[in-house]
Amino acid sequence: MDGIALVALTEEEFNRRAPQAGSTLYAQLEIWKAARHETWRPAPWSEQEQTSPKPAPPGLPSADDMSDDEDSESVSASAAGAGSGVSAGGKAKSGSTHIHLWQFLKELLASPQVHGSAIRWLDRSNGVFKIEDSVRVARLWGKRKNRPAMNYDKLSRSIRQYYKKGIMKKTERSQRLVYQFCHPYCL
DNA sequence: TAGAAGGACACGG
DNA sequence: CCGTGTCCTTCTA
Repeated sequence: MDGIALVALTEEEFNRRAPQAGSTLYAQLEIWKAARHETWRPAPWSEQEQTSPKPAPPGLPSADDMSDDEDSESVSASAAGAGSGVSAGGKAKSGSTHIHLWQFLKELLASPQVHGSAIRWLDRSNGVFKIEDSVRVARLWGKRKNRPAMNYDKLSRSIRQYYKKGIMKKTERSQRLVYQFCHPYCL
């Protein structure tokens, strides 16, 4: 299967081909789709280029916190590629059902020019990252989940649950605000 | 003092 | 039922 066909697969089709990992793989594909037009060189399989102007460079010298509203992440790539319309209903649900915290963190990590001052990779190949601004990351997470009372204490508790689940692991010599993804999740 | 670790329970899709 | 969200205690840099 080539990239065009892969990108056209629905979550249900992923689950059919890989019942134990379909949702995870599909969620990862969504992250790549969302991060496709970044500082990365456009991959040879990316066809459509958005000529939309960039919103604005990260405004550093702002005294108070700015009202950052960058939600428009509807990856509705309605690809008319491989004829595999197994999805019956046709509900154009943008994105996955409910984003998981680890997916959200990777989403932020995929846009360093937007969130690099809040969260960034320390060792990308090993999945090590650092939260530079815990308040801001927690606020963004709360906004995404519609949880106004979210804070870093609660967010970090959820991250710690990932240790038992094998999604993240403790770094060798632990530093504050530094976490590490486990193997498939850091890709 | 902020964060790390993790138990306990609530909640909601 | 699972993935948190919430709250709390204890420990540590």
